[in-house]
Amino acid sequence: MAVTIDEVAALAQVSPMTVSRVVNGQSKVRESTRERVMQAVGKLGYVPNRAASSLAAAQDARIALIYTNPSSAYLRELLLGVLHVTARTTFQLIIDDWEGFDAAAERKAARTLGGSVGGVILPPPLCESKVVIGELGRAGVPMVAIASGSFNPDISSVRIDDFLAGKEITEYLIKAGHTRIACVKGHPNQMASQRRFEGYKAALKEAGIAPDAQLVQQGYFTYRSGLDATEKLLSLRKPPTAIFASNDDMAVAAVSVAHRRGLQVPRDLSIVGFDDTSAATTIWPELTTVRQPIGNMADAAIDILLRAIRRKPEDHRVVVDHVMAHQLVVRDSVAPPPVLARKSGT
Amino acid sequence: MAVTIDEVAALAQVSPMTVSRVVNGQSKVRESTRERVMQAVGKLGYVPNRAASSLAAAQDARIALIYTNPSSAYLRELLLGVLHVTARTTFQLIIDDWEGFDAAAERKAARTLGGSVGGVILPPPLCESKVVIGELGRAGVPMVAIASGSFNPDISSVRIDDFLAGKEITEYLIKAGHTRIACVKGHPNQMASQRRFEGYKAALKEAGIAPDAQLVQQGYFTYRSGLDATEKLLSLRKPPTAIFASNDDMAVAAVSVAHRRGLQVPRDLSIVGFDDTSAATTIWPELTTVRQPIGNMADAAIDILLRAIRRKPEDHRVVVDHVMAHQLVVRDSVAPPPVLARKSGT
DNA sequence: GTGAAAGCGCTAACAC
DNA sequence: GTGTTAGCGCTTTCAC
Repeated sequence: MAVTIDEVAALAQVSPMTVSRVVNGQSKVRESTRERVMQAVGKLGYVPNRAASSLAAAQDARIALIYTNPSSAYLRELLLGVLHVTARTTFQLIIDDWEGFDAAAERKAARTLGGSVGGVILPPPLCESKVVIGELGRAGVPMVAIASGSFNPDISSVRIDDFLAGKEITEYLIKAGHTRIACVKGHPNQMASQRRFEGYKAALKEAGIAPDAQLVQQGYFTYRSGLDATEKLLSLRKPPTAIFASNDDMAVAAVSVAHRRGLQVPRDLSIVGFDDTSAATTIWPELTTVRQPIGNMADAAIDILLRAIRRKPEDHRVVVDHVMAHQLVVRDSVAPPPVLARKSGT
Repeated sequence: MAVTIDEVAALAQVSPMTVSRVVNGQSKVRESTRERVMQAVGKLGYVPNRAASSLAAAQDARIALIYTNPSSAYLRELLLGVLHVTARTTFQLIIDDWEGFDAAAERKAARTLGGSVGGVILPPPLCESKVVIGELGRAGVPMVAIASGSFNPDISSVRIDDFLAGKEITEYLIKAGHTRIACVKGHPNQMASQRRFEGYKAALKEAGIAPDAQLVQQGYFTYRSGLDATEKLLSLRKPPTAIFASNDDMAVAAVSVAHRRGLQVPRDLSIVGFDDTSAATTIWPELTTVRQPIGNMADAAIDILLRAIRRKPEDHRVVVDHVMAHQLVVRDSVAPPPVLARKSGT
């Protein structure tokens, strides 16, 4: 049926073992041999059988990705990133929805899971659940928190620097001339919200802009909460000229409210988001936002897990904190504030 | 390391084969034996090694999913559906982006792919590419078109009845009292657009509503195109009281335009979408739309492929057309038209 | 740097 | 109903 390693070996006139070495990028192969093998691989269209290789190598880990909010745009991107990784590697990915679980249910689920998987990926807010981390930790299962906002010594993490990112995007607004900059905070149960908000405050402080409590609204990462927060903000006697929403969904909501009130974005109001999910480019104007390298983060998370699984159980506990570079994505939702624009004749 | 089938067999005092039969739910096992085995499984926490079973059963197919528009919300849902299936089964999923390929590039890529995979899933618009279908067909690779809009005898398909769905959602609008119903068509390169539009026309005709060419606008499934189409529609001397957008992204755009013009949805204008992607519930009001059972469709598609792969190469050509049930999802974007509402005192 | 032997954990096919 | 035999496609280990 499919092309096997033996066929490739026969064509290249080497042993299957050599083909295996070439395919897996091992070093101890003569260059000429390697080329001959690669040629055979190309000609035959050989693709290694993952079931066989993982069985032979005993590297068939089961990795679980547990989530609680399948509708969040961010999680979608993450799942996609993980999907890309699974397509390249050998392990079984188990994905599970723990939405609405209370502490008891979480404990039970974690206990069950602990017995059947080699590693677990935890996106927020699960990566901040004491119950889950405690239970899985007791079972000796390697875990990695993804996009956790901050480092917790009990669990490895792959994340960006949410503080810095929040600070940078606020600074971008300041550089555009804004001083009345509002912030719609993210869900209080997630450290990332907190860190982004701290970044916002730090940028203001460094620029010598006095903080204004009225300009800070609590949001919950949902479109709905963004709607409410923006309404309050724009109803202020002295409304902001720019809004920093802690994620794209809320930023999209802010744009919608602005439009409904006859405000043009960015001419009358600048808006920035966070995450660079599909929502950011679905609307008009497209959103200036912060991009998390989700594909790379998924990659790194799985790498950490695989490494831990291959290690002896005794030292599963090696905890790493992998902070990846984020990126400010400048699009069309920011302009100088109206007053300045007028002054400079625009 | 992990518990194996032999350990379970030893504990239950049967052969590994019997354990296998019990675990895989085969019938020919005495009830008492089954119970004994299940008990051993439970006590040991046995979880079958997928790599081993797929290798032994020769069920380790490679299945490719090719796409051209990774940013479309619909594709995201599909990928997610496929991910759920892969989590349960054992085969290697290859996902590949052919965005921007011309006919020559498509031909080349299809030829390469044909040699290395057991089956291919083709979402629109690739499932309508003569080049791809021809090339893959020549290679004898089973294919399945997903959400293709209509049946093509050259390729198996899993889809909903787009005509019927389009008709039903239009009828829903008619039942609410609307007679000036606009349609924003989908991308002309996809049969599904055509079928949905035909459904719209059929509903109008059955209700005795004369078609009005002004109320039909060409769209391209993008938010941007929805914006333009809606602007034209609402600039009409006699604008529609309801808009049927051929997908959710365009419906969301329609809502946005309505709001910008000071129209309330659904009080002043009813809007419906299609697909029930996350966009439908991200905005306010939440969109009434048609839900495709994407998870089930992914399931069915992979099932068809797996079945075909297991068959002898000679009869790969069995082509099936699997039409699944769609669902009208009623939310908050439809109300009676303004005039009627006024008449009935609302 | 390369090859030979052995076996990963499971199930198809058959025997009983 | 249940057990036996053989082998899926690959990699490990060790020899050369």
